[in-house]
Amino acid sequence: MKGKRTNLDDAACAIARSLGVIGDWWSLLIIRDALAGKRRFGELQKSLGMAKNILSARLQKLVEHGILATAPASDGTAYKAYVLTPKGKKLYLVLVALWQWGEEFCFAPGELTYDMVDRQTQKPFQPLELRARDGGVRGPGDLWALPRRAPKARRGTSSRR
Amino acid sequence: MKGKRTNLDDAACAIARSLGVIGDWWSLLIIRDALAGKRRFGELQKSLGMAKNILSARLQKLVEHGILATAPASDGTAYKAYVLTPKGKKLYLVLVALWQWGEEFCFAPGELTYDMVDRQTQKPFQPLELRARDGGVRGPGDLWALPRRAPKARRGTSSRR
DNA sequence: TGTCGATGGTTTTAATATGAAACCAGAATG
DNA sequence: CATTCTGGTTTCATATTAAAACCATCGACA
Repeated sequence: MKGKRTNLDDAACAIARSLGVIGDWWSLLIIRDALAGKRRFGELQKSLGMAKNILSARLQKLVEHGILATAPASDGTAYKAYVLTPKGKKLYLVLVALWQWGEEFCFAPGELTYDMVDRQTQKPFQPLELRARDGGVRGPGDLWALPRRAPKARRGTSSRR
Repeated sequence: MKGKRTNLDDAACAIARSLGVIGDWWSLLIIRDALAGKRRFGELQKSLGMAKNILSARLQKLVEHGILATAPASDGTAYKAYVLTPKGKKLYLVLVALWQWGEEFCFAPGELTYDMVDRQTQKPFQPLELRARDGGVRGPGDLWALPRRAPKARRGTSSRR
């Protein structure tokens, strides 16, 4: 269609699919705040400083995608809380990767006012590392997308010529 | 302003800043393709299937932000190529995190047609791990944002009451 | 128990961003 | 020198966004 954002939901690439779900301006920030313990609509809205209608739409989408779930508020009131599902929590590695990159490249010296630290030790984390199965560290040039064999292939169906 | 996307460029949070730069529908996909070796405008446009004006705008933004740079095409023609800078290449960890998450949560069984593998061994990578400085593995609940002390503090300037 | 403010949204409106297609200039090719 | 290919820009219709106004329900409290 014309002004409609292209739908990435059934791309073959896993990156594209992920972005189809959480690849907009706000979703990852909502997840960041949820991970930091913010659960209520108003809390999120104030912390993020975003328009309420947009927050509402995003929360709905994240719930639909099983990243957030609604639960009764923990303080006994009838209001509801938004909590991360296991699927949502697993996005923390994306957040860490973004944090480490942003920290390195998006701040002038001295401008950074927050560090991301381990809650227990209050010390920074190690930089993430990509490791091959043999344990060796790999870099940006080592990524490769390998097509899978046709999955339904049984005896006698394999490519022959 | 009214219909304008809120500017995240000077947020205090590193995640927000990162998203301000590469947090839109297309940027990370462009970077993925660039990492896969695609360098020419047409190549990118065909591979991504996106509108040319949007690609043009995104490339411009990525160049402005120092993630891509333009270079003369390698085949001797007068056309230009878009290549990742070191800053851009370092986004590979974000891509890997998104890939691993998407692979796990965004595909029906058997639907996945590509694996992300180590170029040399053609075998999958290990899942990324978040490690504290002591080497221990940490999870989503261990993230913490620690405010930095005021940086300019010298002798005698410290908080006293 | 009735009122009043807080909470959690939805609706409306104005502005901007997106996508598709048409258009165009310069480079390559013959 | 003509023709096609490449790399865009322009135009237009539509979608998405942000801000503000609005509104229903909940909670606190007199």
